Amino acid sequence: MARSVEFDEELAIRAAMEVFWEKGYKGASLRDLTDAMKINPSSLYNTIGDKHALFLRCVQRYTDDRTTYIASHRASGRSPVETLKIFIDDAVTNITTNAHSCMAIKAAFEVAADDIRVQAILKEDNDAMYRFLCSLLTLAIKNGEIKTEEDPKLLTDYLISIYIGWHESFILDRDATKIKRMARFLLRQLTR
Amino acid sequence: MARSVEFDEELAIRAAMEVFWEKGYKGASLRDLTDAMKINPSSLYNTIGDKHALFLRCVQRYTDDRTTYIASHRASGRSPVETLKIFIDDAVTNITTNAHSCMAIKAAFEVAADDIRVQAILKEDNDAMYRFLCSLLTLAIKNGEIKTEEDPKLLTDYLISIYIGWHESFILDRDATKIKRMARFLLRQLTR
DNA sequence: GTTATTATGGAACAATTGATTTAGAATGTT
DNA sequence: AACATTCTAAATCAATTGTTCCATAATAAC
Repeated sequence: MARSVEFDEELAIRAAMEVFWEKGYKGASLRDLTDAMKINPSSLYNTIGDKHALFLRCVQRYTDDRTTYIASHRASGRSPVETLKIFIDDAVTNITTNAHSCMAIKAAFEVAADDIRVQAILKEDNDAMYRFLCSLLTLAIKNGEIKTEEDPKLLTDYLISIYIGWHESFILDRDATKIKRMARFLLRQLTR
Repeated sequence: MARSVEFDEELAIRAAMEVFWEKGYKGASLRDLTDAMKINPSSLYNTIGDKHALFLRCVQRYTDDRTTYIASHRASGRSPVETLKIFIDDAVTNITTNAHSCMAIKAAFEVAADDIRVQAILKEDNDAMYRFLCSLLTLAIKNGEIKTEEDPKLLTDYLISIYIGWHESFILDRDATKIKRMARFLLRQLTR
């Protein structure tokens, strides 16, 4: 009965996500976004909505990718500590090789404090990460891979904090070796 | 020989700092800033410079305040662990009562990655904080207040990371009790 | 093929952005 | 008091912001 949408929404969101990721919410102009998405502003407003709605979709897409990543680790069949090891290795690689820092952290500090919708998406993402790491640690302690009397919940809080701290450290120092050293130490301390 | 400046530059910078602190670099418009500073744009450009120069001054002022704070702790005459205790208490209070999160962290994630001058200011601030905490921990270990075989340098890295992590946690969860609990646990673990 | 419906492209919108200009007011020096 | 200097205020700059409009192109149903 009518004309159908031409562009691939999935691809367009991904492209917009990259722009927001690099430039932040306020730093990304609608022209930046529509250029990267290769669509017209009218198409954007017709299908997705305004800039804020687009941002929500992009943040959601970013966290969805992390959910997928976590799920793939859950299903890997590896031991908890091995999973943790790979997980930390990946984190180090992300931090030290990605051009821009973690989008979730950037969005948290730029907009989440004044935007409950962004906050909600990031909180859910954070909670999922928390549950994942906590289950890993709990299992590892139970099967003896990790010997500690600490509460796995508190260890998880540490892990997440440390992950964020590494990001800031790399922004300020640009010292990949330092991040790697901290990661090695963290792992040694956990599995000692 | 000529007319003298009317406004108090120190006060004006402080006012601008509050605006940048709350809204971020891109989120703060020149009108926001000059309104808060109670000066004309022409006065701003005549004395301080453009928006970016003003931001640098504000970030510097923010970190100068922290330097002063550190110096007051150095001169307090208290024992390392007592100082650390007060320090952590202050951090918790700041995180859980301030309307907006730490300006240095916000600036790090918003602009430091693309702005070496901001990066340099924040790095120096971070290094000063590192030296302070590391000296506290080193002393505390030496005089037996803290019993651990960990390297104080690595403990310091942890402390700084955790501080940043608490900030993000509070943005996402708005749970002051959680921050307090983590702080209590951290202190217990250090002094155990 | 006609028609109804919707997507697209380009131009344009008012509002806001960071920044400047110009005229005049205020100062210290002589 | 006169002067040179420099600060301040108001208006305004061009550029960019997010957003919308309108004409046209494309589709699906009949």
